[in-house]
Amino acid sequence: MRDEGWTGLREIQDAAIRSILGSGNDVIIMAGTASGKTEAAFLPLLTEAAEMTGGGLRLLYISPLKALINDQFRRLEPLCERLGIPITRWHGDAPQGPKTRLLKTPSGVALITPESIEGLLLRRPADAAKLFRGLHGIVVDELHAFLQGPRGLHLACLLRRVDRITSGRPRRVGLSATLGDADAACRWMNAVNPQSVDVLRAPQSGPGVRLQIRGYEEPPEGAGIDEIAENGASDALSQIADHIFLNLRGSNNLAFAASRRTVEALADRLRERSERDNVPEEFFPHHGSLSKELRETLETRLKAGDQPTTAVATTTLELGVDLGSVQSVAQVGAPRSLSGLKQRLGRSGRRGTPAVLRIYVREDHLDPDSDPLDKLRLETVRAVACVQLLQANWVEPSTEDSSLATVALHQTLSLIASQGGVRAPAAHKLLFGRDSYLSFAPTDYADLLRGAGPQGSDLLEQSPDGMLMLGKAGEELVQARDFYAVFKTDEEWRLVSSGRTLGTVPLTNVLGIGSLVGFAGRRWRVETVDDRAKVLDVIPHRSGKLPRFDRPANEQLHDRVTATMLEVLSDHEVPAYLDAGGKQFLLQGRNAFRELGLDRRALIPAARDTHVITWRGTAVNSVLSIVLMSAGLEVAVHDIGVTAVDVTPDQLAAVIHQASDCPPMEDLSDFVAGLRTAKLDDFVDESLLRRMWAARHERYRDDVSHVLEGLRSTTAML
DNA sequence: GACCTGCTGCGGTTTG
Repeated sequence: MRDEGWTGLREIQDAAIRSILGSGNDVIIMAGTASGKTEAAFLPLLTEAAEMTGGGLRLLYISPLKALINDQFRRLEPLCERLGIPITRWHGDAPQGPKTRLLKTPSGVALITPESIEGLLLRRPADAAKLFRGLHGIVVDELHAFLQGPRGLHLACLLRRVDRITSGRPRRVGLSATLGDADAACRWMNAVNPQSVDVLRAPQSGPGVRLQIRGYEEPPEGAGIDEIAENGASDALSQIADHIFLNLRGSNNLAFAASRRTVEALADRLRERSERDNVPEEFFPHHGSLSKELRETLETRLKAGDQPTTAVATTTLELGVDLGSVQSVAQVGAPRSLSGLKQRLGRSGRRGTPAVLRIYVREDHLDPDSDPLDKLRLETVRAVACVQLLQANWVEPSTEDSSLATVALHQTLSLIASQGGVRAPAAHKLLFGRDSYLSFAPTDYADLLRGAGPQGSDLLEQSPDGMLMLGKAGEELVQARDFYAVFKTDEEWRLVSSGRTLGTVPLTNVLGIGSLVGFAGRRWRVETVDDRAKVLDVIPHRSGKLPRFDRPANEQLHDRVTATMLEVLSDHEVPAYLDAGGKQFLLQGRNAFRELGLDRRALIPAARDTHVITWRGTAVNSVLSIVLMSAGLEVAVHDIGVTAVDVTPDQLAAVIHQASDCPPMEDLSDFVAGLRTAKLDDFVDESLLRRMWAARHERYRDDVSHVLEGLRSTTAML
């Protein structure tokens, strides 16, 4: 290691070496960027591997990104070479020659993606068996990326299938910068005995975070280009761009925004500004629609560190290759989750100096008839709430994923294809046995298989002796190149009104008949939902123009974030980290909170609608919206509650007083539409999907009952 | 109205 200029082992590396060499336990190593956690895992694992006799692949390193595999390959290759251990990259773009050689004589280390493991198990089971037989350890990088979403369920299944090939269960080592929910991570690593997992945390490095929240107000609505030019005013994003230009230019930084559109708009304003001042360009956009070449050029430039560079990015830069030393992180728009915020902060790895975080908040211009939700200055309030939760070191726990049925079906198809056939009880035991991370009741599994059989979506057939086989549709599905990944790529829903196609929208959340969606500057009421054809039949809604509060749906808010927002509004202290604009927004929000009487009222009239303010997170609000829809109302969900359309508070109070507690989720699930959101859900029995939705949401039933009870007690006084 | 992630095997030809 001295060759790399290291003087000694860092604390986390010392701990990892002792933990890995000292016991056979699974290990999680939590440490920030550039902390040397890859080496911390590999040094002891390679030491053990070097001592093993006979051939065979010893270590499998799994990454969610191809780019990360290439990066780690460059770092590990010299180390492996010195130890005389071969190392092979294995992903779709990796060179074929070394892969072929590895299959011929398996040895050393392989760096691979989950999808490529799937490819091996599915298409070349004999090669896979030969490759994995002597496996000694499995390293999962960016572990937190696998703790939510279908890909984590998928990888958990793949590792069980690999374990079945090997003689002993290979030891697992997980690497992660931030793990909000360490318990969930331990369960994922080792479902049989999660408490046996050694969790190693690097000591909190550096002197903490220096942060600021800056507030910017949009010009009055309807202020056209002329007026803006006349008053010398500009929109909030331009002012934010100016501040970023003046303060971030000359160093390396990361600026995050929630949408590709905002990223492009901000990068464009920064480019304009650089041209105007006749200075070299150093602000560049980075998001999923940009070519790999453009993105890589930017990443390389950041890492090289010889030209000042600021990347303006979506979540693309949250994961992945080491970006080198970064002076500050800018966040345009208040954060929505602490896990995201921490992830972004963690990307600014700079030893010895405090991390710098600037949160830029935009609020609308207010006039007397502004919507009450706008008057509350919720962006600013959410930014303050997130900073408080950051200081309290809280992170969202992971939630149950809605793609379990899809993953179960996917893995069943893969098992059948790789083995030529499988019996249902054996498949169930392999995928959902007592020691599996995934659980699926045998009766539900039977329904899943039946729904995919000849009477259902026709993917599966059963031979007379009970063996499950692929049907024709199943063969086609498994043959497709698209099969390897279990996650769905963006799908557009067609919005149709009276037979006329209005356009397409990407839609990820479930909704119900009576949901209101905004499109092309108007509001539309959902009449029917065709899950399979992906068509939403809508009619123009009476309320016509889009109200200001109808913001695009976004990452879900957790209960604790909205509860903290309520605390921030009820409080009197003004945090010093707010700039003048931010302070003003916070005071305005608190004034509105008092004037609206939100400390004792929850139903707030807004034009012809009524806002129900619950101060609960997205999950509770969506269930509440379904309860109200099932009572015949038209409802939209917003960040701190729901909005019932075209009813007065009195009318709404009457409905709420008639409603008893929250109905059983089983009953409510009848009113949920658009349930088929995961990749293979089109092939899953609908009543099973409803039951699974109900089971997943059962935990919110008491919360919704509680909200309804609260509403009844506050409206009784009207 | 958000965002992100990955991908075969074979037969033919060309190249070192």
